[in-house]
Amino acid sequence: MHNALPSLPAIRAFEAAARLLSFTKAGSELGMTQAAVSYQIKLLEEKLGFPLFHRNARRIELTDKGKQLSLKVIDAFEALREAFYDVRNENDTLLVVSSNTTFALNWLATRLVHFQLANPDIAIRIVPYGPAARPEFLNSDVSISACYAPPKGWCHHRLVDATFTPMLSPELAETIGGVHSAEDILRLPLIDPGDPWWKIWFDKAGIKDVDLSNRPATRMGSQALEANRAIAGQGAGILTPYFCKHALENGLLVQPIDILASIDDEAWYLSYPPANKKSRKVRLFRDWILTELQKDGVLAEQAQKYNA
Amino acid sequence: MHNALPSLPAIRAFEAAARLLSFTKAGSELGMTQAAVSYQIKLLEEKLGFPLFHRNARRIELTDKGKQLSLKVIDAFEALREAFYDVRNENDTLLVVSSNTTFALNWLATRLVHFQLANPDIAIRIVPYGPAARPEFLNSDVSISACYAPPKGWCHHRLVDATFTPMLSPELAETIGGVHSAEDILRLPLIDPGDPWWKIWFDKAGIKDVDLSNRPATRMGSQALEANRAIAGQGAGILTPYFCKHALENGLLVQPIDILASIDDEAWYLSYPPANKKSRKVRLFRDWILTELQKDGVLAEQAQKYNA
DNA sequence: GTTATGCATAAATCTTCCTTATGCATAAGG
DNA sequence: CCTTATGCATAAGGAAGATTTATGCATAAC
Repeated sequence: MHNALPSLPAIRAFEAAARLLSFTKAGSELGMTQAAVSYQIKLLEEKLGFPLFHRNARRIELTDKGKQLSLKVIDAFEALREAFYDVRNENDTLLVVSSNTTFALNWLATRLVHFQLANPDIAIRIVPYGPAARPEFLNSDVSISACYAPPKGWCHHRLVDATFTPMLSPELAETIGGVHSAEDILRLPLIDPGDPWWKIWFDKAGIKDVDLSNRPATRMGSQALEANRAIAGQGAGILTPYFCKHALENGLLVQPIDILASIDDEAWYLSYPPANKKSRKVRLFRDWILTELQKDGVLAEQAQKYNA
Repeated sequence: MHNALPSLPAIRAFEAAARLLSFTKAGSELGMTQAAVSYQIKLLEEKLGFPLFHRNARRIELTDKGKQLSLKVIDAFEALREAFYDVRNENDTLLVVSSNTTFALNWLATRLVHFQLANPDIAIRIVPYGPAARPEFLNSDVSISACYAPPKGWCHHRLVDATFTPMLSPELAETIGGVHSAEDILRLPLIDPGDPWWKIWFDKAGIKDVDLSNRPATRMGSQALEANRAIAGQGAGILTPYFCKHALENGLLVQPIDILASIDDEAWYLSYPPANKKSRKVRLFRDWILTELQKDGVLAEQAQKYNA
């Protein structure tokens, strides 16, 4: 079919020179010297096998073929510029954050407004996702994922360590005369007995090999739901205290036992593809979220360990 | 207005990869390795600040923004390819030869058909031009110019040395009982007394400071016209024997005196801009014309001295 | 005539792009 | 289920090519 294009730097130089009808101006537009433009155009002419410009004393003009070529080439470059302009612009003003549901509901929902006030030029779209989804397929600019490490090669910040402990409504605790030990928990319904966190927590609390009916794990993606059911008194949930802060402070939930469990490397992560490292909106969002968490004193120690 | 474009090799790699949905295939289309494509696209993504492809295990797919961008970029490149394809193709099959009138009428007219038979794929357009025109403004692929050196920097071949001597019709010579000496010429009308060649020839013939009425010089551009007037018996012309060969052989003209004059560097030149050096049609035409002149034994000694 | 402008050219440098070599993950095939 | 093949990522080294600097030249402007 069509042959390969000649050298692209040469085409670019030609485009600018044809448009401006001056090698000097073309050079300055392209951020290079007049000599470089002259050289590139000479190369292109030799490649094509015919001259593109007439060299007059103090001005150049296009040859017939140069004119013919320039019309289309200038159009094509205009289209390219427009394409990149569009995609860059749209990109600068819209930040798409994919976030696992728990974090979106318990954290972003209440604080995002502060980021938006501080950065009125950036519009935000939150894409919540459950535990099954994978960040790399969400077409988002940054992603907040739960528990597991972010995709290979992505820049990531560990945000909040995934600690967990049973939580329940004070009313439910009262039904058994208060919860005073880990054993007491077992006398109550568990909201998601299949959640592996239960086993780990009971283990740490000294109750080995606790027998829990083996329902499918739903994990942190649904922690928000779990919390609501706990508040409603449907049972004890295994939850992360930081994300129940509000309910704890208002007496909707209590944390009966002072034992926190965790799993190495399980945490909430903020992550983004390396390509987004230099993106303004991404940097702003990243820095904002890290600062907020630091203020709360919950920022994971390894937060700063990311590919920068 | 619009910002500068990102690196063009990167855009090219993206275009091919987006079209073929494969870095490997893109690399092979562009004549480079898969690694190079991967690298270029990574650069582009970092420059833009967002990813263009999702990297799946064994296939890639475009992100939303990648898709959006690729549609326009592919179009723009298609336009570029078409532009170059058109201008190259048109160019390969049409050879525009600008030639000064003398050479066009006396030489090309009769022999060009041989070139065309030998190269049926090349169409020829002859643009004759008078002494006032300058080859560099004729939009021709090659130029045949008379007398003066070709434009600076152009590749050139000296074809035929500009030798000259008086010529006239046998009938006109008879009117004064035959022309036997240079002085006899002065007894006849001169077709273009202003032509400086006359002075030079008379000088060489031993007649210094000949007095010729000072009419404007018309020079070789009109040698064809001059020859015709000489054949018609209107006077003696100062002409180049090689270009009157036919008339001499048929007795339409005679060269009465055996003195040939010339001026250093005055000759017919074939020339073309350096850009055309590698053009097939230009090389074919150049080689053909040099061969033909060599067969005739009139090829100037310095013919091979050109910028190659 | 003098100056200033704009393009051409050559040499040297330096950037950038590309290749080679390798690793890694996954899909395919036995 | 294990092996093989495919496709992309990455790092280091190298080669090609682009760019700058310095200069020349021609002509238009003053």
